[in-house]
Amino acid sequence: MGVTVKDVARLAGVSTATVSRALRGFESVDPEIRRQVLDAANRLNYVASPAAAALSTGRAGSIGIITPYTDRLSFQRMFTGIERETRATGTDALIYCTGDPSDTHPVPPHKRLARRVDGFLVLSLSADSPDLQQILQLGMPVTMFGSMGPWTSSVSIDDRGGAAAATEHLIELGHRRIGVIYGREAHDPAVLEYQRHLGFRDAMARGGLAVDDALIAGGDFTLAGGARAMTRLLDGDPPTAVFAFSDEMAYGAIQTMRSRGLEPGRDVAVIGYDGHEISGVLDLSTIAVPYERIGAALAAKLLADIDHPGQERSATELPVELVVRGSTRPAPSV
Amino acid sequence: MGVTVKDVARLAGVSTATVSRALRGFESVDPEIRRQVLDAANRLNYVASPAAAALSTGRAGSIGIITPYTDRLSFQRMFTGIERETRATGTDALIYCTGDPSDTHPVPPHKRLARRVDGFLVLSLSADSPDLQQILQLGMPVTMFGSMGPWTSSVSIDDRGGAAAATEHLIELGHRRIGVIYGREAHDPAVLEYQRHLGFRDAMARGGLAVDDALIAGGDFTLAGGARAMTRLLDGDPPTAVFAFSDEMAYGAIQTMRSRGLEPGRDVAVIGYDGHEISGVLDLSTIAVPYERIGAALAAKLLADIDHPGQERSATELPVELVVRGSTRPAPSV
DNA sequence: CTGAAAGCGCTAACAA
DNA sequence: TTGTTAGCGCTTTCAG
Repeated sequence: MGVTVKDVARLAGVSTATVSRALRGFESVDPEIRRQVLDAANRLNYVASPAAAALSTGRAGSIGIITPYTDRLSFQRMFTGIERETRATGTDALIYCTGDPSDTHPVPPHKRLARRVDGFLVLSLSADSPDLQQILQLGMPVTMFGSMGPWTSSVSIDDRGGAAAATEHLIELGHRRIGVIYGREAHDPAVLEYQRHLGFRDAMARGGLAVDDALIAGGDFTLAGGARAMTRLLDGDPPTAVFAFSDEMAYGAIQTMRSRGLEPGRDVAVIGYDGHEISGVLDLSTIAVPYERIGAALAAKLLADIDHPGQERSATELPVELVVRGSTRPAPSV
Repeated sequence: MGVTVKDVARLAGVSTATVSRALRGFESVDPEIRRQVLDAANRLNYVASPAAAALSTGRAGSIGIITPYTDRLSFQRMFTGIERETRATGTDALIYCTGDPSDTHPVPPHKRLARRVDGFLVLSLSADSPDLQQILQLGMPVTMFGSMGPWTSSVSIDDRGGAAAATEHLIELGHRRIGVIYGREAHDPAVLEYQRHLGFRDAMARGGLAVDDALIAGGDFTLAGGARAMTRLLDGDPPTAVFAFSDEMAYGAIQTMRSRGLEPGRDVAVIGYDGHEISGVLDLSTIAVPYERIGAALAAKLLADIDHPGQERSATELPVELVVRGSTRPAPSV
């Protein structure tokens, strides 16, 4: 079931080795012969078996993406960037979602992907995650987003600076009681989220403001979680401004506000983080993160590392940008 | 570079054939021997090479997803459902985006994926697409979303009914001048979009209303496109209600309205189609489509077709549901 | 129930 | 420049 090199070789009247060489564009093939081979391959509609090629060369021709979630807008945007790069090189991308640990078949990524890919893209995984450790031990090229360290190449953003910029923006507007909706507890300094906490504290300290733990709530990086967190904040002694560590959590916060007749910017200022397109519709201020570019940079770097092993590790930092919209307006003069 | 069956066989003191059988859970293996093999495999941290297995069995252990876009929320939600199914069976999913034809390497999907996957999931591809034809000719299992026909198994929704329900809802609210924001021109009856047009016309006819072509604008299924379409509608003799064929286009429409000081529901009624979570935040009425379930059903069906070839083709239809929110309120009594 | 041996389809040395 | 010949690591008859 399938036409093989042999068939092409026979039709073209050459050996299988020549077919292989011609089809992969080796210089050392007589142009006339190459034409014949290409012709025969086309006529037979031949496509080389990737499995056989992989077995023979030891290269899988694909990369693995390890991510804790596939249903966030930031992942979607990064994937779009990744896909753009991989398609151009004919590489394919296998997505491995580490998701909730309550999985049906919790086969760890390094087991499932080890021999199936030539390298890994690791997105937003905590540096002390056992999965990560296992992957690093594989000794394959790895490029990471959202975690730094000398072990691997990485692409990152100035997350601490971005969080500080968001916070400073609120402070400059006159806010003193500033709430925070974070994602998950992050005790690992290598995780972006941790950097956001630091950036927030940086700015608060610079503004001479105390951080009130009662104004800090977790939103699990989801819309629903953001809504719950905002409920908690409003049920207490509410802040006049809220900084959500992701746009999606900010959407949830806005939903909660609206359900109580409160208007973002008028009653409570809200700023998000991510800069998704939809935030413009909600008139949400945010820190714009170039996820598509991040994805493309990650993929490009990994593919280069795969093609040129023993390369220097490199770290790229992409800029973020404060986008001011209607959801952050001056605090009502008390 | 890598431990192989041979290593395991040696350590366990059996043949490679037995290792293979034991590891794949064949009944015909002595329990004691199986234990030894598993033990040896674990100790060596053995993972079978998928390439070798694929070459040997002729099965790739993966499926291909053909989709014209990866950056729509509906795709993201379907993928989440697909991933859930494939992960449970250890299958992996290769995404092939047919994207814009202006691609760098427009290697057609059937060439790129043919021998790499055991079957295809085809999402929202027009039935007369040449890509589709080629894929069908491969003779592999295919399951489609958004297109019907006796050729393949499919999962679909009552799209005509859903569009009619949305339109009827607007009519019942008293609207007479109803605008439409569609995605792309769809001349193929097998495409969902076409069904939405039909559903819209069904309802208009039942309501005794004429369809005004000046009130129909294309929005390319994107937020920005929706915004442009709404601009066009408002610049003419504006409708009192707008039915956008996707939530994302509705978001764009809302953005245009807000930028002109118009409020959805108060000034112009707006209804979308998809039922994404964020629509709740925007208080957007919509037709809820169970994309996660669709994705899971698609994958489950394809995997079953792969495991049991010569199966009957089947067609599943999942329900959609009208969700009424603040963006659709009675028309201002004229 | 287990082992020996023959491939699966391709690529890579090595000769010619 | 091209052909011959071994494998790559696994599965799978076919004997035993």
